[in-house]
Amino acid sequence: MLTSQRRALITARLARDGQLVAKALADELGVSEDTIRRDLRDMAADGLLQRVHGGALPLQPSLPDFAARQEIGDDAKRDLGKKAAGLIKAGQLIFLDGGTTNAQIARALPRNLAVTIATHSPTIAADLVHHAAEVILIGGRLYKHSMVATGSAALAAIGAMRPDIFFLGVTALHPVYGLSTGDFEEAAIKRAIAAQSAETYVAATNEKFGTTSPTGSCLWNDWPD
Amino acid sequence: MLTSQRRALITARLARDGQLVAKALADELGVSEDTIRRDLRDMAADGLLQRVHGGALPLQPSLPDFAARQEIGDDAKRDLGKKAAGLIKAGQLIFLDGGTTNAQIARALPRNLAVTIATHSPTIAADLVHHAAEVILIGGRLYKHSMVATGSAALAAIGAMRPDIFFLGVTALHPVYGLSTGDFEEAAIKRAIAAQSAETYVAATNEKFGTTSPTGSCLWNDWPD
DNA sequence: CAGAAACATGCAAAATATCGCAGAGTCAAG
DNA sequence: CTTGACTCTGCGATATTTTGCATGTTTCTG
Repeated sequence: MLTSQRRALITARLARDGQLVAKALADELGVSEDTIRRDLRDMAADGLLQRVHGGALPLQPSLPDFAARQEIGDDAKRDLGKKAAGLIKAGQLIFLDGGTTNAQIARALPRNLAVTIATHSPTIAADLVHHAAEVILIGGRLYKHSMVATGSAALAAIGAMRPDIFFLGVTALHPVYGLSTGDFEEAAIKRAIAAQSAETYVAATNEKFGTTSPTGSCLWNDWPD
Repeated sequence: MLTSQRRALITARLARDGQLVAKALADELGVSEDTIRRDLRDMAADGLLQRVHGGALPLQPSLPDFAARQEIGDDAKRDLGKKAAGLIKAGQLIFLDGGTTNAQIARALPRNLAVTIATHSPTIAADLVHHAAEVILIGGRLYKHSMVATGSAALAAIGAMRPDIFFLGVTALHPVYGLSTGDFEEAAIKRAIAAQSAETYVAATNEKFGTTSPTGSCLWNDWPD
């Protein structure tokens, strides 16, 4: 990403969100905080924004529902996404399962990280438009409840790859009943991906713990972390 | 490659990508960075682009990305989408190409219509969440500029189906040069789908008429309507 | 007040830009 | 066909910009 584009993005973000956090943008763009701070300092000197501790504000504070936007993003999930994205290293082949939690991983991925992301979720693929990452879309019959491709076509495509890491999404996670998901066929897909992958991580927020999925299809009964 | 051709390509790339990195283009064309830089310097002096450190930007930052283009609800396109959706009958297998125009077709589709929609565009698949239609997602390597799956995996999946109607998206449409699209591989995919389909319709708004895609890959030189 | 986070500053490495120059190619007049 | 003017291109030397890191300082928070 070019320097001038980054500054244009800062302006756009300020107009859209009414605020900007330096560290968050640094992580998102995959540059150091110093670089963002320098941008903000220079732009403030040019009178393009108002510099504040931790980030920047637009010159004339945008009135729109700042609070509403703030609530949209689930902080816990976003933090989890950021942490999970930290496990990903350049050059790896990553498989991202569907679900909102994994969507946060995709969004938290540094934009310039050179990795290959495979996914059978069209929504996650769409979230990766702005990233440098190569995206491999797995096709198949779309199971709309979870927005993931299923069926034999998906299984065949999965069988042809060996991901380094698989980020598994679950609907429920129980100390006794293990991981479970609502749909039988979806569970089969998840098992297939895990079988191909060197490592499998489960990204789930606390609310999922101790629950079971009513029509649950058991995935595993034990897992490392 | 001739100098004027190179400069025309620079203009085209700026219009398509909204940015241009000098070193990347130098590597791609097999010329030194000096040559590209000289081009950019001269073109900036002629007011054809905005020179920035590392490359160049269009004068008026064109719609930066697909997402932004998506947002712009063009009334003409919406009407076109509605009209095209009217051609679809229950029970058919429809293939939807990528692009904003075809996204409008997806949205205009009656929610309860029992059809099967095949597409290689994750964004179009995502638009069909709330429809009753069965969705077949074609997988492959994601070509992010148009947000469509490409590559051999996509071609293989396409070869296994016989759509009743294919709604083709084009970037340019010219009475002499025919239909064209920006990317060579994308064009190959479009040809493959059309070959499998009983009927192919081109959905395009007036602005596409009489234009050619600068790095155009010709699709056909004649078409019915 | 103490620890953590954010900040400014200086510095070095890398990337990028500019300049001058020479070789290769083009083109038109002789 | 040859010659000379001209343009384009790549290379080397030098300058500028950008970036990340280390260091010390300031600001925030409990």
